[in-house]
Amino acid sequence: MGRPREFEPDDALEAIKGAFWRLGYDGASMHELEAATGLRKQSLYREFGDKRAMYLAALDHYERNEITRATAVLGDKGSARARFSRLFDELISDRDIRGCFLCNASVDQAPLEKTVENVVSAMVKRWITVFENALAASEPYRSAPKKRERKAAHLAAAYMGLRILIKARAPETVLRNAADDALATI
Amino acid sequence: MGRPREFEPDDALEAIKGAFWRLGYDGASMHELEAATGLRKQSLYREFGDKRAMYLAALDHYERNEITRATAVLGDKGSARARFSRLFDELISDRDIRGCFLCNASVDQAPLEKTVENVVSAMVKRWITVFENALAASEPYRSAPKKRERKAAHLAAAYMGLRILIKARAPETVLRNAADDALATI
DNA sequence: TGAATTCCGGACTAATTAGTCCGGAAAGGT
DNA sequence: ACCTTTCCGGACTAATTAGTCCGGAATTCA
Repeated sequence: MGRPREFEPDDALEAIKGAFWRLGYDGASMHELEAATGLRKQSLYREFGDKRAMYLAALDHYERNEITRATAVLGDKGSARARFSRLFDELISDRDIRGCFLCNASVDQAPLEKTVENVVSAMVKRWITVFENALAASEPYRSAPKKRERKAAHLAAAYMGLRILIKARAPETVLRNAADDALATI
Repeated sequence: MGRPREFEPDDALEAIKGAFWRLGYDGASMHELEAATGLRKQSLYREFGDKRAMYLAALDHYERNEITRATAVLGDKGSARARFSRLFDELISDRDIRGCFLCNASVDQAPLEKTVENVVSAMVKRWITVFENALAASEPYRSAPKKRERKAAHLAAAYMGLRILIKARAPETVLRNAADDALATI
């Protein structure tokens, strides 16, 4: 009963995520979040709690989104190298200046908030697992767990580094070189 | 003439850099900077201008410091792989939770301040040049500029990624694996 | 001694911020 | 009709922030 909500919570969360992703926690004021969502702050507070809860919800939304996307790309047919190539190529052609929201959070809020620190740490571990699973679909990584772990860690570092380089506006040739040379080792 | 300054500007800058590095631009309030330096804000303002100037000075100080450190480590004798091994090993054994100040700045302030964005972008380019020069001291990279550029970009991405992983508290085995597998490709 | 500068401590401004509260209107269900 | 909830707009609080200013003491040089 009562008047029904007039917005889709997931749309709002998507918009909130966008604002935090682009501007960081402090950079995205409540005023900005209102503008991004098109909602009044009371609606936001009623829906999500306080600003910190919005940030954590945004982080969670990001992870779910990003992991399903990456899993899809990495799960296609083809050699391990071909599949990771698709992931890295997408990264470079998108050139998303917002960077990796997860990395941003580790810089932005993790040092100031224990909760965020733990969430970020757990997300990174899961992210590496996604890479391991993707490698495990092809030989020689399927039957060589040591090799698989090593390569997954290496690719994770390269991936994060690439996103930082993109954010720092490194020249495109640098991005291509970094991706190609890392991919060639798969 | 007049009463002489009672602090060493470089010591103050070092302390300021530490605060920004650890806490970010917004996280490090002027109050915090006073505590970190042991100076009153008037002394800080007189010496550096405003807070933004302090941040830029800190970034500059970081780059000079970091580049000379890295150049020293990478400039020692030995194969290219041995020299980069020292750099990466140092990284992992230090496990500096503050991460890479340059990367932090690209997340923290670059999206909000054009000046910082440009500074960060220029610094990253110089950083990659340092890696290229280090490679150029050994074969086959001395006589193969293409290979050199590729590997330098790759190592820069791996280096930045490693620092992110450290900041995100990835397990030590992940760090070791990422470093080892990247280094093995040199 | 006098001029110039720094240091200290605190008062002060002006702006921004997260978060709360209120009152009235609108939109449901019963 | 009645109750409940949401929406809107704006007022409001309380805290924090960067940055300025003042007054008095200290320290140098000329």
